[in-house]
Amino acid sequence: MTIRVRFAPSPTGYLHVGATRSALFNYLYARQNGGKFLLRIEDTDLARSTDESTRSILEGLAWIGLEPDEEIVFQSANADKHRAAAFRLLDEGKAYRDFTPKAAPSDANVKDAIKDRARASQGEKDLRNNPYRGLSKEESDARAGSGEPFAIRLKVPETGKTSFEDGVFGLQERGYAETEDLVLLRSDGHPLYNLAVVCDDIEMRITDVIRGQDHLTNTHKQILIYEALDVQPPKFAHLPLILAPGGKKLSKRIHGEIVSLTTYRDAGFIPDAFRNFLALLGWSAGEEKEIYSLEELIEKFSLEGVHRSSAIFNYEPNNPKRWTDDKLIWMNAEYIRTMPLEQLLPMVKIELKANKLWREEYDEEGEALAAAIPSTADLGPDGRPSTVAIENRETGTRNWFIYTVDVIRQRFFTLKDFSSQGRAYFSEDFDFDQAAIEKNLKKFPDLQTWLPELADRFETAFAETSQAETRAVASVPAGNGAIHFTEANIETVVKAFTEEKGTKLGVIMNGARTLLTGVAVGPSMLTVFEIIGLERTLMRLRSQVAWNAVAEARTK
RNA sequence: GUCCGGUUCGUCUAGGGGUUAGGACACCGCCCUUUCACGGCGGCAACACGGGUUCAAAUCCCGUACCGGAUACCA
Repeated sequence: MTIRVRFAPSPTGYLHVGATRSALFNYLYARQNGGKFLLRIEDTDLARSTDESTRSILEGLAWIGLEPDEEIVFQSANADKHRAAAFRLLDEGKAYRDFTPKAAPSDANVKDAIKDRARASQGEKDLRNNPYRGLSKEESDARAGSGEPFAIRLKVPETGKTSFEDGVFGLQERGYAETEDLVLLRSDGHPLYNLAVVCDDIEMRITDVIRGQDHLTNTHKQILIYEALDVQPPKFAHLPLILAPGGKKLSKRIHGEIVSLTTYRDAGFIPDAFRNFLALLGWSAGEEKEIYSLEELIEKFSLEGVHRSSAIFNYEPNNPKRWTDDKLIWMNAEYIRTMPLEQLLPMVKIELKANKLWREEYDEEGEALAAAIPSTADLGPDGRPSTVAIENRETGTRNWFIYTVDVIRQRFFTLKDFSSQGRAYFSEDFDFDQAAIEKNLKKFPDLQTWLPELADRFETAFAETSQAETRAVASVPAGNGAIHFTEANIETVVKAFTEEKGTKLGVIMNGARTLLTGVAVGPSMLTVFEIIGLERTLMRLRSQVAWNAVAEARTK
């Protein structure tokens, strides 16, 4: 039998990270077993369901790469079938009409109200004491015929128990005495969750139900419905919950945006990285490995490897550096610096475009950024990817762009960094980081005259070739007489200059770094000079903007 | 209240009768270095508690504590 699993969110908000993990595990399970991964939108609560939420869920799933294999099922479209099932059980005597007037909704917190009521009714706990449970068929029909509203409840047997083998939690048993005669159909004719789920799972021919642990008790109720309906229940597996740092279930209501998948997309996370992180929250392959591709996850996933204890998703709302889980941030950085460039570049393009930093030249010559980039996959001596070797990288071209991204990605954490920290590579309009100014400029006042002097030196040294000529011959290796603005040549000039001034190389380099990039961190300065290019280097070394900031700070 | 489940470094986790209890993130130190990262090396840091079984318990059993979930004419 083909494995068929489903992800069944209710569209009452954005896609929750916990729900996303359920979707992921379902997906992995399906893929591993050559089965189908289906999506059902549980929109039976019309009051709370919104189309916008449905869109958001679909978007989120698409972003993280979990698209359903068949058409999406909307539960509300099946309401008639659910109703029919309820009436069938009524006819068969497996359910009964409950004429008890619907209780007015309490104004208190629903959960608290439920708890209070449960506590209060502790003494005479008999879930089979509904006065209408034993009503004769004639009387029941008569009252219904006269228009009296009723709900339909399942007639749970007096004695016995439900039991099932959970794929994660093992054997689960629950005496009927613990399960009430659950309502299948509301007095307004609306089918209820448990009935709807069972009917739809049957109709969708679901073989394995993998969902959150919060459904563990529902499973017993649903098994009762399966039995009443004379259908063999599917296999069940429940996943541990994802908790917030306080130890409470991670919820939309109290934890806010941190639980929404879109938050991570918008914050510059790589879908593969997020998926990788999520997979390791509550599941382990039992080996010392952290980075898993989708293929590896599909191959290694198993329900046995899923934990029974909940995991905490760490975050600190007021700490910008740790606003979300440390490991997630690390993993994203790891993906950014090691993933194939042809996959990363299109994402960087989107990020730059959104910030008006993108130039069409980067895409020129009809070569898509996603085209294979030779040598990128080569691994360096330490087994990590080496930087890409691209010749002909004149400023502003596609090759320049690829090379630049490859160089700067080495110390970025999210895609956002390309437009913030990396802004100076793509635009003249960038800010100077105060700490960088303090550390690299303010302490060395001489730099205010030295750096423009260095610009003059560059201009002289590299004057032999005009900008146009430099472009034309940029591919010619240095050392053949032509002096190009390349790392080796720049190094010679800067070293001579440094010696002449009797200072340390670092002072010059870091001063230049601040002026050229606005920040105190980045790739080797020789690389930075070359990437920024001669023209922009001269301009920025001579600019007084940052120095004005230094002066301003002094007068304060 | 009742039912169900859980508890290994701060966090994610490996281990499941004999281990110096392993890895990863975070943190700290050293090396590399023009900065910051990366990388390398090292450090800090855990079996909730109490009984039992056993030559031997983090591991098996029982209890306690604590935490979580569920308990609805919500999903």
